Parts: sequence; C-alpha cells; structure tokens
Amino acid sequence: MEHGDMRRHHLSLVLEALLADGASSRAALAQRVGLTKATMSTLVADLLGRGLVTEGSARRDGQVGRPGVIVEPRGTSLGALGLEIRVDEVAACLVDLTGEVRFSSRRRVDNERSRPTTVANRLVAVAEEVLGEAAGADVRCVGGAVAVPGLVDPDTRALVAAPNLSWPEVLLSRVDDRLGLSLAIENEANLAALAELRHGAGTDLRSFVSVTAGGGVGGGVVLERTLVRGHHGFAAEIGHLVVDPGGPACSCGASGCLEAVIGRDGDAPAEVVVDALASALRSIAHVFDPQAVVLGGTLAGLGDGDVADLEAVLVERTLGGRWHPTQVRRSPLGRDAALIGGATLTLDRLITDPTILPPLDSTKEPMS
Amino acid sequence: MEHGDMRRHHLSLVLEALLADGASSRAALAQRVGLTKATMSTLVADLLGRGLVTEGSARRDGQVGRPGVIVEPRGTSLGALGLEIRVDEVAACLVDLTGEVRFSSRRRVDNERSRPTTVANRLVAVAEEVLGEAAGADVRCVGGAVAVPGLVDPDTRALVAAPNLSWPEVLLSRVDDRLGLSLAIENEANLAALAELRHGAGTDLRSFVSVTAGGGVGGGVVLERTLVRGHHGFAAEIGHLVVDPGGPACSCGASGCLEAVIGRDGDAPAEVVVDALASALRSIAHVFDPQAVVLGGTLAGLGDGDVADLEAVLVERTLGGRWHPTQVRRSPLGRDAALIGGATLTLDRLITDPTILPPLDSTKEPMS
DNA sequence: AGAGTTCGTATAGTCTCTGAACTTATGGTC
DNA sequence: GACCATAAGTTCAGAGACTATACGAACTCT
Repeated sequence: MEHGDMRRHHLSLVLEALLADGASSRAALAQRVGLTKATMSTLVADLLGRGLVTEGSARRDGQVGRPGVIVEPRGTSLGALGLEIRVDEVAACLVDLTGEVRFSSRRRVDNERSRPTTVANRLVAVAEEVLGEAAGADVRCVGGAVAVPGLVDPDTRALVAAPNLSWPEVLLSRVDDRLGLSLAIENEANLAALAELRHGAGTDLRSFVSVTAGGGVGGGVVLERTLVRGHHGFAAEIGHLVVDPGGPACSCGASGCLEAVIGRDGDAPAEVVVDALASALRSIAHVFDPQAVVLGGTLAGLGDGDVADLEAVLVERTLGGRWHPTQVRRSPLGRDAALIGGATLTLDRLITDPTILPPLDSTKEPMS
Repeated sequence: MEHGDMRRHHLSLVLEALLADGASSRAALAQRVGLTKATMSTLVADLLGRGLVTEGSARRDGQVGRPGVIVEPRGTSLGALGLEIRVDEVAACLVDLTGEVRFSSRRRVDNERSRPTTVANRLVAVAEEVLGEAAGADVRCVGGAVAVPGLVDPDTRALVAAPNLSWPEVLLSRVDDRLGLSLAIENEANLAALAELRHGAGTDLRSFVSVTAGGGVGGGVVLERTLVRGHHGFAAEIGHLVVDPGGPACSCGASGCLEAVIGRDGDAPAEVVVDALASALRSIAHVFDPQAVVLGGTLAGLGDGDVADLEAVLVERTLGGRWHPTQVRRSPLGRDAALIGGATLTLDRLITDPTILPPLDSTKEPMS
C-alpha cells in the first residue's frame, strides 16, 4: 500500500456515489463519502480532469445559502462492450456508465458446426457493428468482455471446457487486435450474476446467488457484492448440484445433476423443474446463506405460485430459514444478462480505479 | 480510509511476516514486506512499544557488513482463549501467538439435561483453570471465543438454533464479566476451518472447504484465506447438502441430508460414509472450486484408500476436475480444532490490527 | 440593505511514506 | 593493525494525501 492507493480508493468512492445516487454538489458528496469539503474539491477536480464528471448548473431549489454546483457523472459518453458466443448465436452490446444498453446486435448462427476462425469473424462483425454506432454517438468504449458457456481460466483467458464449442485460446488476442480493445473472457453465468448485481435484481443486495437456465444451467455467486470465482475460476457451477442421485446421466460424469434433471434450457415439465430447483436452492441456502436467490434465463418465467412454493421450502426446510428466510426473485434482465454483465465487468474496473483513464491534458500551451 | 489505516495495515503485515516466516532483521523485513528501511525502523519501534516484538541479539553468521539486530515476535507471551460448549462436554484452551496450545482443559458433563446457568458455570470453571495456568506462566490473554454447535448470529452474539442445547443470549455477557474478557461466539465448524487455515491442513492453501463430523456434520468455507460466514452468519452448513432425497429424515426439515445419512458422528458404515461424502464433495467442488477439501473430526480417520476414492471421484465426476483436481486432505488437529479456531479468531484480530493493543507507556517520569 | 446560511477554496498543519546521506559495526586484505 | 568494502540502522528533507480552520462568494429571509 502506498499513498496513491488512498487517492485511488477515494476517487472510486466518489465516482460510485455519483453513479449510484445521482449528481450532487461537492459539499453533499463530501458528507456522503465521509470526507472533508476540501478533499472533495481536489477529488472532483481530478475526476473533471479525467473527463469522468462534468459541472452542471448551480442548484436552484430555494434553499437558503449559497447554492452548490452540481457535479454530474459523464455516464453517457463512456461505455464498454459486452460480447457473447453461444452455440447458436453471437451477440454484442454497448453499455454506458449509467448502466443503459445503448446499442446491441444479435445474430443466429451455427457455431457448433463452424470452424473457430469463422466464429471469431462473426464475433468481430457484431462487435464492429455496435462499435460503429457507438462512435457515431460519441460514446467512447473503454474495453469489453466475452461471455462463453463453459469453464474459463480468467488469468490465461483460456476456455477450458465448453460443450459443443471449440475456442482456441489464441483467437481472443486476434479479436483484440482487430477491434483495438482489450477483452476479458468469463463464464456467461458469472457475468449474468454481475449484471444482476449492478443493474438487475441484486442492486439492493449484498449477497445473492443467481441461477440461469438457457443452453445449460449456470450459476453465479455474489458475496459482499463481490463475484466469487473460485480458486481456478470454476466456482458456482450450480447446474451440477446433485438433486437426484438416481436421475439421468450428466455431461460432467455423474448423474442426477440439476442440469440433467431439468434440461439444459430448464424446459422439463414445470413440476419437475420446481422440485429439482427446490432441492438445489436448499443446498445453496445452506452453504452460501445468501439474502436472495435470483432466477434468470428461462427460469425467470416461473409463475408466482412456483416462486412462492420455492420460498416456502427455503423457510420450512432449511436450518436458518425460520430466522432469516432467503428470498426468491426473478431476473428483470432477460436474455441480455450475460452481455450486460460483460460490459459491467469492464466498467467496474474503471469505477474501482478511475486513474486507469489518463487525465486529459488541459494545460494551455504557454506563449514563449 | 484515512492515514492511520495505512499504518495499521503495514504494522499488520510486519507482524504477520514475523510470525509466519520467523524472526529477522529490520533490513530483511523491509525487503520482505516491500517497504523502505526507514519506514521499517518506525514500524518496528511501534511494535516494540506495544510489546508485540523484542529485539534479540545481533546476527552472528560471518557475513560481511554490519550485523542486523534480530527482531523477534513475542509470540509466547500473548495468547487467546478458545472455549467450547458441546452437548456432553465443555473445554477451554489457551493458544499463544505462535499457534502453540499452551494450556487446555476438557470436562465431560451433561449439558443437555442442565440449566443454562449451570452450563455457564461449567464453562467459567474450565476457562478459569486455563487462565490461572496462563497467568502463572506470564502469558497475557487478549480475548477469546466460544465454539457452539449451531447457528450463530455473530453480531448479536445470539445462538439461534442449536440441537439439544439452550443458551440464552444474555448468558455470554455474564461469562464475559466473570472472566474479565470479551468473548466472541461462533459456530464450531467455522472455527475449525479457521484453525485449519492457520495451524492445520490449510496453512498453504488460499481456498478450501473443511467438513467435520462429531456431534453433527459441520462445514467451514475459506475463500482467499477469509472465512465465509454468509449474510446472516449461517453459511457452510455442509451437513445439510442433499445426498439422497429418498434417505432418512433430517432435523432441518428435509430428508437425505449428508448428516442424516452418515450420522451425526459420521459413524455409519464406511461404505455409506464414503458414498455420501463423494456426492457432497462433488457439489462442494462445483460451487466453491476450492484447492482442497479438509476432512476433520471423525472423518479424519478415513483410510488412505477411501481418501484416494474420494479424490478419484473429484477428478472423474466434476467438470473442472480433469484440469484442476481438488485435493482431499485429513485434518491433523484432532478434536481440539474448534477450540484452537476460537483462539485463532481472536488472535487474528490482533494480527490484523496490532494497534488494538495500547502502547506500553515507557516514558520515564521527568524529575520536576 | 443587512443578517444568516451554505458552498467552495485557500492555507496551515499532521501523518506516513520515500530517498539519500550518514553513522555504525563487521569481515577481508595487505 | 590499518584500511577498505559491505551491510544495517538512523536521520533528515521532501512529497502525497488528508484534516481543520478561516474566508470570500452567493443566495434567502426579513
């Protein structure tokens, strides 16, 4: 730790406060973040210099005293790219700092029977389409992430195990080069959880687990508002919790996994789905003790009655349920969840450390 | 964050380095921690002032140059109390900063059929015995923690759900008063995991899950060397993972939980135990992606063959197993694990923030 | 118009770290 | 034994970031 870390952390707090609770004056910000007005002045000046915030008009609300100058996040002029490769489609979207999906594109293709380079070309194509629109609207893209259905080693950026999809690890660097961006790669369910955390059903939660069905049953675990990736990046594979040891065989080598029982798209009969989910959610509640479970993908289509049944199970058939019941929520994000999560991952890095954006050089050249 | 936080953090790093890698000179410490010699001088002076380290003799090893003065952690003169209440015994131990169990006491009693105040008296008795010995050996006790079999709310210090044991929450404050210490209360399996992390099978791991049988089947989850408690403090209840939906009824309201299948002491036939464990460990590997699973309590008695079988299942029947297999280890801590963990919890607080120990006032009174 | 309030900045002071110079203690060499 | 090379630990000036206090600016209320 050094001095700069403190600065970075405070810049991050200020930016986050502005994005989360809206624009406000320096004085109000100082109070919200817990710093003095003097420090806040310098922090805001720094963010202004990096183009991350703008000064708006002075407050005009009839309050007594000198009106504060409103500091606004420049949320709409900075964004990140979310990309997605699935067995039957490629997609791209650009999300700005406010969390709004500004541009998006999705194409049905047959990636399963295509060569990896073809898949890469398709990905570049949708990405360039979205980036073009973004450039036209003066939105600067600071990076992006690719969502893939399978296990990912986040450090080497290798796709380790993906059913029906081959993606040699060198390809990503070539996509990077062609787009002129640095892309991360991450499991789609993990990214979906990140999207829930920032823009979906988890914005008010500190800890939750998301379960998504659609081309596989994936999970994402968020504890203390941080995504849990596991030691090798393989955590949160909720689809392989055992719900019926005598059930159908699963691709993972065992039998009776949640995914094998309810189908890769969660398209088994509703009764089967709810029963299997109930068992899996009980296990989740016992091992993670989250505030809520968020159902995404096709599972977001469950009816109120089914959700109530699941919540009842979590109250009656878990140890802690009677004292602190676990909520069951449905995702509002639809099928773009992973895509939004990919952009969110990148934007989060910017929010965590605003200094990765260099200060715009606003020094006027002195006349010699 | 303020200035003091940086100082605190650095003091903590130095103390931790000394305890983990042994005594060394200021210059060597500076290099290990990544700070300058000048800063290290002031940090060591601070720790000396708090009585946490001592200066030893100068190095005498025939190296050229001025010999460094060895700084040693005063590990043996500071300790913390670990307490334990079980259905059939109470126990206490005192662990010093080096991790050594210095004094301990354990008594078989019938807590199930006793009034809470009686239980409290028994606890105070074993604690006082150990504290007396500690005082005789000049070991200062900085606090302690009570391990209990059940769900605990760490903030209110309430024991929420414990089978066969009643422990009104006010009692702990009275125990505090009588011992003159501030005691934390925590689930015994969580504390056992903490003990593994610091002094058992997990000292070299960043992420692991411990599973302990004995008066119930408990679990503890450590991710990035931090204990996962869950949002309400109820996480890691591994004993209630479902391994056989058609199996025996469990106290939690469901049926076929690991605990119900292998018995509260893990005393079912070995074959049943290994089968059920295999299923549970697969789920654990899929959701947490740990480096290893640590078996404790009576499960530490499993034979090499059984452990090999479990490891094989984790390789062959998990998604990521072929790339990054999860190890299976047995705990070396025996039945004192939770006890040691309780002390560790307290000592960790001291290591995390050495400033909670006030500086010994070494100012000589000036003659007026 | 003057009093009271609140905002933003400026200034001085504190805390903690760094870097370079300096003192101290030792081993090696002639 | 004198002298040099080497490494440890301290001292001191200085930089970065924060706080506290004071002050001018801008507004409302009477």
